[in-house]
Formats: sequence, C-alpha cells, structure tokens
Amino acid sequence: MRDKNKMEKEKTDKKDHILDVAERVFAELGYDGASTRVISGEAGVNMAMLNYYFGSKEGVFLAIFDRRISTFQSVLLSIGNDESTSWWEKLDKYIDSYVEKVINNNCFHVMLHREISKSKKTELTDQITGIIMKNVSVLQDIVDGGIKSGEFSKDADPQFIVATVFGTKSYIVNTPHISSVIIGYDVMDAKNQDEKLKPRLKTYLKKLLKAYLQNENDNK
Amino acid sequence: MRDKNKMEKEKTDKKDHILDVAERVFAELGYDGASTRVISGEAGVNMAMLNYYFGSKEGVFLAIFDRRISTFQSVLLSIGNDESTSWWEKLDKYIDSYVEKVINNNCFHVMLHREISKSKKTELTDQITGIIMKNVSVLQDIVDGGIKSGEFSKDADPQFIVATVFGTKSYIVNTPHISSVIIGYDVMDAKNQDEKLKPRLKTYLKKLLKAYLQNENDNK
DNA sequence: TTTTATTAATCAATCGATTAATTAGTTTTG
DNA sequence: CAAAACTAATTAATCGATTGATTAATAAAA
Repeated sequence: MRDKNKMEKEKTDKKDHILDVAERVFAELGYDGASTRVISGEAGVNMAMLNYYFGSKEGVFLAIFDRRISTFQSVLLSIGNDESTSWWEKLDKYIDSYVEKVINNNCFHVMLHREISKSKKTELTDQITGIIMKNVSVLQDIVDGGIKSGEFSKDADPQFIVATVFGTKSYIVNTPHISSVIIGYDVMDAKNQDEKLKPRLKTYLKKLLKAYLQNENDNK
Repeated sequence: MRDKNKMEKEKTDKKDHILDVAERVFAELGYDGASTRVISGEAGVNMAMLNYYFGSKEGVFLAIFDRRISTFQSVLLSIGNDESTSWWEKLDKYIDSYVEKVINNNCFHVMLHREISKSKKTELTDQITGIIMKNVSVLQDIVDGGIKSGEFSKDADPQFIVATVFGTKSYIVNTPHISSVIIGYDVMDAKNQDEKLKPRLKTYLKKLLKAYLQNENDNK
C-alpha cells in the first residue's frame, strides 16, 4: 500500500514534470511551433511517452489546462464575494491576487493568451473564453459596483478599464523581448519578477485606476 | 513605356494581393500554423510563386512587415519630432494616430503580437523587436519629455504607461472573443470599429493618461 | 530570340503518431 | 519463499502525411 502510493506519486510527478516542460515550450514556440520531439527531448523522456500518457499532442495541451484551471479561479472569486470590504479595497485585493497569480504562472498565461487570440472560433476557444470570462466578470462587477455606489467616478468607462488591467499585464508578460527593453531588466527572470515586477505592477495598476476612477470628474 | 508601367502595376497588385491573403492567414493560424499551400491556395496562385516573388515563407512574412512598417512609422515619428506642440498635444496626437492606424491594420498587428509573444529568441523576433521599439520609443520620449518639462506628474511610471497604451489596445484587438463579450458588440466588425471602437478607445486612453499623469500628486 | 512568369512534379526534412520488442514492477501460484 | 505469469512502463525504429523548397518544362511577354 505504501509502495503503491509511492509509485503513483512518482508517476504523477513524472506527468507533472512533462506538463511543466510542455507548458514552457508551448509558451516559447507556440502550439504549432513546439514539436513533440522538442518537448519530450527537453523533458528527458521518450517521445512515445507523451502519447502513452496524454494520447496526443492536443492531449498534452488540454492536460496543461486541466491542471491550472482548478486553482486559478477560486482565489479571485472569493474577493468578489467578500461583502465586508469597500469597493476600493476589493479593487486593491483583486489587483494584488491577480498580479501574483498571473506572474507566477506566466508560461501558462502566455500559452492561454496566444490560443485565444486565434480569430477563428473553435470548441477550445469557446471553452477558454468561458473560463477567462469568469475572472473578467469578477473585476467587472467590482468596477460596476464601485460606480453604482458612488465610490468610483460615474464618468468612467468600466469595460475598457478591464481591458487596461488585463492588457497591461499581458503586454508586459507576453512580449518579454519588448517589455524587458522598455522596463530595463529581464522580465522573464524569476527573481526580477518577485522582487521588482510584481510590486511595481501592483503599485502602478492601483495608482492608475485610482487616478482614473476618482478624479475624472475634476478634469471635465 | 505605358505597357511596361501597366505590367509592373499588375505585378505589384498581384504581390500585394498575396501579401493581403498571407497577412490574414498568418493572423488566423499563426506563422507556424499557416502553410505555404494554404496561403497560395487562398490567394489563387501556384505555391512556387511565393518563393519566386519572396524567396521563402519567411520572406513573405518580412515582406508583409516592410509594406506596413514604412507608412506606420512615418506618421508617429512626425508627431514625436513636432516641436511646436505641447507634450499634452503630442500625447493626444500620438493616441489618435496610433489607434486609427492600428485598428485599420488589425490583422497585421494580431500577427505581429502573436509572433513577438514567443519567448524564445530567434532572428525573426529580434527583427520584430527592433521595428516595434521604434514606435514604442516615440511614445516613451513623449512621456519622458512631458515629465521632464513638468507638464506631467513626476511620480508617474513612464515605462508602464507605455505598456498600458499598447496593452489595452492589444487586449481589445487580439482577443476579439473576450473583448466582444466585455464591450457588448463585435469588435472585429469593420463598421463597429470605425463608428464605435476607435472614438471610444481614443477618448478612453486620453482620459486615462490625463488622470494618471496630471493628478497623481494629489493622491499621495 | 531572350527574358520573365507560371505550372506540375518532386525533393529531402520534419511532423505527429504507432508499432513491436524490451525492461521493470506487481501479482499469482506451487 | 521463489519461480512463473502478468501488467505497466519504456525504448528504438518506423509509419504515412505534411512541411517548405526546388526543379525542369512550358507559357507569356518583351
């Protein structure tokens, strides 16, 4: 029984290792650009193991999704449902959690963003859209609630604010060659992400939204 | 002479037609996902013509770049070099020109963004990075100039502002399935783009930057 | 005639996937 | 307990299909 659990654990670890590598390679080269040979090679396993474990290349891709999605949503949803805080506090909490989560899993989100950017609708893009929309709605509801309550400016464009939050993050994380030049350090480096990028992005987004949401009336 | 010009015109039209189709297919399927057979097939020309005209698949890709970039940069560069206007006016002009240009050529920018989002460095990504940075630098210089002159807040984060401008636009244009749900109409529709999306995005970005760049001091 | 444009056929390379054979690990049996 | 039987994991080799690119032959234009 103990040995059996040990083996299953090792098997899970091995599958997880393959998915880790595949996730990175997909982010690096794109779905079509990433060959099963490169993925298996970098993971240090035989190419046939991908099909043995996940059935196909697309199976690997979907397995990456299943693994991340479950943990991705729970955190943000709890913030939206917390009735005890003000709308400003909710907004700050959302930004903190979102930036933290999304930069920790940056490879996954690069992969996600690239796939959803395909203009042709497929079953997969519909699925991804639904998943993303759940997280989008939380922020959308916070902004709408803040405006209705009078805490945020009535003249704000709540829908484009959402695009700004997700878009700013996506631009920095998804175009590392550009943003690294703009910002001045390697945004793909884990240490830079933790020590510099995360706190700076959190601070910036909060200030940006605060300026736009509370002072827009004064500028008319 | 007249016939010769006529022929060269037709040849140019044919090349342009191929590039139009290739640009759309690249945006739909990605660089790796778009085969030369599909491109030539949809363009209605023999596959070998792609190599005859452009040398290679990458040559087609770069030809699309050359065609767009030349006109794209001149407009923005002229704004950056216009010394007669204030920094606020420069910023507004830049946003107007950028939004107009980028939504008109949305296929090209989807293609561009997708390729540059590959984190692995290649000769191609280096080339794209260089091209994009020219346009980024113009906005960067405007923001930096405005801050130095005292027109913009000293506490602003000039580098992340750039990410916000390009990121907000990219999120709306590059994830049409998401943004169409958020905004409430089809962002890929040309009529919606001209009548609704462009003016709204211009107004929004100007207000957003104005609020952040001039009032941040008051919020400390 | 000479140059340019266009075609169909084909190239080697690489793709994702599968096979049969082999190893390792587990369970059953005498 | 140990040998045999069985299952799961892993490998090397190879499959047909598709990729980007090239060829030689032909058509059109100069």
